[in-house]
Amino acid sequence: MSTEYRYDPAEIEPRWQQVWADEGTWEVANDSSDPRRTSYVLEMLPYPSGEPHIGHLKVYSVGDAVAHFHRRTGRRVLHPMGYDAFGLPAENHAITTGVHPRDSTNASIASFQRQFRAWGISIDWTREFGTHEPRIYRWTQWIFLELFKRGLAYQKQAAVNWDPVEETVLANEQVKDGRGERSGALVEVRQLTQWFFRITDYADRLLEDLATIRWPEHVKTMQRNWIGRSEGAEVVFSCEEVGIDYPVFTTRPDTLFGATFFVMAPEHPDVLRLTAGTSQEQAVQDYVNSALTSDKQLRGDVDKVKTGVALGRTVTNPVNGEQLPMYVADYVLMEYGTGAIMAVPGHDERDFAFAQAYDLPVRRVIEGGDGELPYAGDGPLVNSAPEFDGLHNREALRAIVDWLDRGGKGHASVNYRLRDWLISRQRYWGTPIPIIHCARCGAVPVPEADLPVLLPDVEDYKPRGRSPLAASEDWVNVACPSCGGPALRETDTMDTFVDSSWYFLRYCDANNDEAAWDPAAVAQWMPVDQYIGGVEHAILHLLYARFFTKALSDLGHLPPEIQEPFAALFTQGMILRDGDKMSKSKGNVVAPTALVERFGADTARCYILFIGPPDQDADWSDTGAEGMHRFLGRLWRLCAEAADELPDDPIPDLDSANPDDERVLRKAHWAIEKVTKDMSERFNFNTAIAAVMELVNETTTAKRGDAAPGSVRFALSTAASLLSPFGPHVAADAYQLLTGKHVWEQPWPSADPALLEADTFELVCQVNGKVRDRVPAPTGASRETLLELARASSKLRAHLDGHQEVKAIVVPDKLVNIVVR
RNA sequence: GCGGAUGUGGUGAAAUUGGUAUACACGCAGCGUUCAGGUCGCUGUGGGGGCAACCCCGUGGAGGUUCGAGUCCUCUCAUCCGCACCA
Repeated sequence: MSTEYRYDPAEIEPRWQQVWADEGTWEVANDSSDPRRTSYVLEMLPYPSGEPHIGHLKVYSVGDAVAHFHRRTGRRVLHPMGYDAFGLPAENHAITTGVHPRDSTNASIASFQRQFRAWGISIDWTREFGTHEPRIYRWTQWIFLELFKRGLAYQKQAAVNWDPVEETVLANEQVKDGRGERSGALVEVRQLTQWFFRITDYADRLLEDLATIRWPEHVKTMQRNWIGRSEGAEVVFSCEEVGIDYPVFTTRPDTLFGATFFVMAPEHPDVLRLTAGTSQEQAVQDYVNSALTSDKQLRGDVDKVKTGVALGRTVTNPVNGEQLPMYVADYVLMEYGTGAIMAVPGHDERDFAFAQAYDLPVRRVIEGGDGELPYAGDGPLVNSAPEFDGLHNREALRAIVDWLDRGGKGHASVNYRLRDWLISRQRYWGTPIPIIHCARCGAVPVPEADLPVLLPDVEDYKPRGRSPLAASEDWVNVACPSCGGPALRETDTMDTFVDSSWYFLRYCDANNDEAAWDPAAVAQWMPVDQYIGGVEHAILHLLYARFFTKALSDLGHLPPEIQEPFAALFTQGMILRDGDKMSKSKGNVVAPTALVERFGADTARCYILFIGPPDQDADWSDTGAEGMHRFLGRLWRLCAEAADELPDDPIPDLDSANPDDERVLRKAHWAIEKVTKDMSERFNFNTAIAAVMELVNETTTAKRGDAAPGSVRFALSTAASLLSPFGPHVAADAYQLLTGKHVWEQPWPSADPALLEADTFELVCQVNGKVRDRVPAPTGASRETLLELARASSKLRAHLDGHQEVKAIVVPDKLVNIVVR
């Protein structure tokens, strides 16, 4: 092969990037008169820290392939980009270096921008923003105030998770195994007044609407588990000695007659009150103190021996009037249900373990379990009340709840694991909460005209148990907007997940100075047709964004039919190196800049998509990337050569085609069909790229034989066209060389059904399910014909002779299986 | 403990509806091009047996359903990921 055709991505890629920048190819207007269907393709916005890593290259390679495919299949595509620019790493960096977080963040954003352009990602840059820009966080503040006015944002004192390293509170969702998600430090419980969003109001809708969205099942399951809906009953147990009613939540009201004691959480506010002045006071006090100061993770250990202390009081079981002794025990959690439980040791393992440890009675009220207790399964009721004994427990459950309801002793109830979203952060680099605290008027919203509340510049970013903003006295001290009296600004900033809960709405109308968005613009694009990102956001971001969408829709800021932000979700797997996560400490990082420099962006993008199904983790291999580089080089070279050396003849039609033409043309149409299916029905870019490789392999100078120039040019330009969503530069270049046209302006190729169906196929001939021969057979032949063909095979006869034929299975256009004895 | 995912050549993987197991690559081997290396091109490449035609075995393991199972069912092992004293 001539060496004058050298594939040079360093020359090709910048040249096409310039074309796209000059003509604003990927910009899209909010033009509702455009008749084309719209498609909103979005990857999760990056957190700009340092340089983009290989995970970014993967997510944008996937998203860009989808965006390109949607465009070329006739859709008007919104594919924007922005930056989740507030957050702790920039602030921690500021603490050690003194560089303002704004400066380090902007420097990182500039690096991301450069990379995204160098990767050739098809972004509408006119809609770009960072969440740290006042023109954007102004609207984050506006949304906060809208939620505040409707009671969906509120302040309360609560036991919150305090991260002693980050020196800020964290949302429940940011605590994993009792440790701060980011710092890894054991979180402490603190009683603090904090701002919350009332996400629990939306628990049911967040649960129900999962049925309306095309998300991976495991992500839906994770959200369901997180919301943790339990159906049961609330039942009131009364402590007559002190005259206080204690409601408890139970999922098993059918076991009420089996309750033999009653347990409260150490945090329960009444525990100390109930024992004050009694002989148990000291013991209870000691127990509560040790429970509250013990390691949260140790306390949560399922295998931990059950401990507790008697309160010396009793409550009345409302179903039978029995007096149940009260205990305090740390296996009961204040944050779930009412912080108190009825204990049924006969039918609950934990209650059983406690009863064993403290020698409490165990009563069976449900038959089953081979006579062993505890028994958590179903069965008929016993030892309960005459009207319930003998009933199956599932029916008894309903009957008992009805009976409690009629008697005013309880009612059906639903409990959630989900807690309200704590959004206060005692840190600097975030959106200031637009509230002014006035001694006379309370928490007063900053008037809309005064937005944004700008983040003041401070000298010292270090958190000292309060927000760094508190030190900025000129900023903090203001007049109350309501009464004009002296007042103080709220100094906490918002969790950065607030910013990412609405950014996708802003892209629809990114340059609107009058409003966060025009609902008409949002109606045109939302919901996001395809959202793409890491599974690590399965709960946090994806739950919060769903909550925001529903709340904003309820408030009238979104069209009522928009209830979900992301109609379809794709979660991509990680890129590993030698089976390990890439990390600086392991020294196994593959930097996208180095890849692009060495191979070009197309090779890096195509290889990342070729390495395996994109939802799975994949191991990076340098030699694999080299292989992709070879393939792109071969494709480009064949195209350049054909463009120069082969006349631009028309494609031969099937009648005039020689066998080589037919083979090449069929392969091209097969590849069209294969890539189209892989792109539209699933995200199997790896097999799509493999199909393009097969097509190119069939069209090499050595393989194409006597195929006419028209066939070769068609096959090669088709290969370039099919590859363009993955390797847009090399595809654009090769396609232009062959056709003189811009590939992105061409409609996606469609396969000719006549060329997909061959008139002969390879008939698989089996005896007893084992393949013994393959013979050519005419497509559409009758069962009889196929059977005859198979029987005629000499290889088959060797296995048939001397045996008795029992049965023959014929699968038309596929195989024959003869069963012999 | 509960829930979910995965398991196929030396490696990444393919097999879309129960119908040819290993497509496409990487690696390796051989050949050609080249002074050489690299590049590029071609050929071969699951394991075992056989000169060969061919035969046997083979999708983590064990059973089962079926003419036919990587695919369906039962049990089981391993790895990974969620959640977890949630009443």
